[in-house]
Amino acid sequence: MSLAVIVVSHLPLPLKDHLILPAHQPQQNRLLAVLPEAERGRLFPHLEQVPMKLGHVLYEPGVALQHVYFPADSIVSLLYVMENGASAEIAVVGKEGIVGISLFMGGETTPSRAVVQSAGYAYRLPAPLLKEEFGRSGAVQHLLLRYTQALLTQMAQTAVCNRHHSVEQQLCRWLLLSLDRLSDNNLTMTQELIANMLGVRREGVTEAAGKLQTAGLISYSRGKIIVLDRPRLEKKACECYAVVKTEFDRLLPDIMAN
Amino acid sequence: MSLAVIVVSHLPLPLKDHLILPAHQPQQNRLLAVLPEAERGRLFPHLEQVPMKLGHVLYEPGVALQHVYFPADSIVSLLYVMENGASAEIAVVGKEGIVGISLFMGGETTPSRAVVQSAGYAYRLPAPLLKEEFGRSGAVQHLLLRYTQALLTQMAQTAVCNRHHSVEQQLCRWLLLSLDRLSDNNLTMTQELIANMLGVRREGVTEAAGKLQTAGLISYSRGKIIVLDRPRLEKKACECYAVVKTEFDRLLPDIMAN
DNA sequence: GCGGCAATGTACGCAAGCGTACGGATGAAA
DNA sequence: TTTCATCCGTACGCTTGCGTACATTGCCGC
Repeated sequence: MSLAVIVVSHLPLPLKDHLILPAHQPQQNRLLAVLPEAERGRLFPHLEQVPMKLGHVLYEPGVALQHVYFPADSIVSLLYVMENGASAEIAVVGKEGIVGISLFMGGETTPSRAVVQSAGYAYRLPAPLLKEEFGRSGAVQHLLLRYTQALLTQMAQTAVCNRHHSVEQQLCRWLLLSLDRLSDNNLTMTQELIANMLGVRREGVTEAAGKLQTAGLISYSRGKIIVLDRPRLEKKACECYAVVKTEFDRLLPDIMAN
Repeated sequence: MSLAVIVVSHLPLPLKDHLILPAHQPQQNRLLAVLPEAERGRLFPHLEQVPMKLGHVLYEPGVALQHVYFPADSIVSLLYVMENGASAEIAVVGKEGIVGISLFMGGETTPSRAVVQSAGYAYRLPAPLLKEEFGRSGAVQHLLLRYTQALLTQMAQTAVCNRHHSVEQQLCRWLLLSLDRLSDNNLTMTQELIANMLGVRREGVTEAAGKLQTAGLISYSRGKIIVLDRPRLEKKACECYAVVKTEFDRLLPDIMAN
């Protein structure tokens, strides 16, 4: 049984590091970017920019969230960690989404964990403010519900993929999903971490990634992955990637455009 | 590659069969049962009782729904069918839930299919009426969102289970989930169909079910399964069943009670 | 520039599950 | 009672991925 080694470090983030924050640009998050004027006016003043460090845990199973997070250039994995320590990624959230849907869905918590998979920044909003805005039954509610359905599709497809597809196919899918949520073609991600996300052995990832590298689709070295030939990567991936992508595009056209 | 053999028969249901409908009791569906007076008054007059025959397809991927379904004593599987015909169950809906969440989530359709897994009856409501009621931001919206979160947990756990657990463990989980949605201990379900749901070979189910029967946990013959020792079945199941059950109980205490 | 550690490469036996094939059993229909 | 389709049992070779162990390689800090 492969025991997942996961970096657990809790919020609050150490503000004492004298980090140079980038300009305050909540619109980097696409969900925030498409909000109408009125909603922006109400929410943006309360958004707080926070650094998202690799491995940081945004929330643990069963613990109520104090904030929701809108990733800007970071990526967050929702993953379930089993009793024996093995793990599996349920879904991934980037600049197209929001972390903490259980707040407006009404459950307050989930059985899963949210971990920063790719470092960067996010904007966070105190939970009560989001709930209040959601309660207005306006643009925010409409958008968040559609986003939730898209997320739901991603989870469903993850289940299918886990059942039927090879490690190599899943790796392709995973790379593409991550790529869509970043600005360039470079991922910072060791094979060990990818293995934890996919719920497979590290060696399995090594082998699959080796094949992709030999084929000239990607290049990687010590945690830096560069996608060289995205079209061919898409061909290698199983249908799951396309299904999820198509559904996101359909449900959230304004957000996925660009 | 195992090609799933699925009975495809489209609605509208053949009303010409001179079926003797049971008494009109929408409260059999727990979601309907816990609605406040006002909501009942608005919705119940429009509920239509419909027979749910084994294998009937309530909706196909990408096709907009005309109704939502509230199962009474029937069970519906949400499953994804791959391009090559293989399939995998995403979630299961019984008297605790509703089929057609994409209507109020805003997407209108999903990439999955809804199939009757256990015959019986359901109550259906025209889509516009549900949407209108959801828009009131009252008890119905609150309940449906919490139910959706529970469903989401089920999907997530299905993904985990598909990744990490054996066919035998998954069979136990599946039997228990089905059992919770029925009134007695008898399932009418061939191993072939179970295999399609779990996304495994029929032979795999035969072997796993054989072990369970030898151990005295269940008894089955030609599509009739009787659960003899539920406590031990729960012990054999992976943690996934308990996680989902606990989460449903937490999110929907009134509904899951009893 | 060099030790040390993290990241990656490789190898080997093993178990689970797949694809395939076919035989036996059981219930329903004729 | 016989027929027949459906459902279930079993078997065999094969592939994938797991568990384990250990070797190598490149980066970072000293």
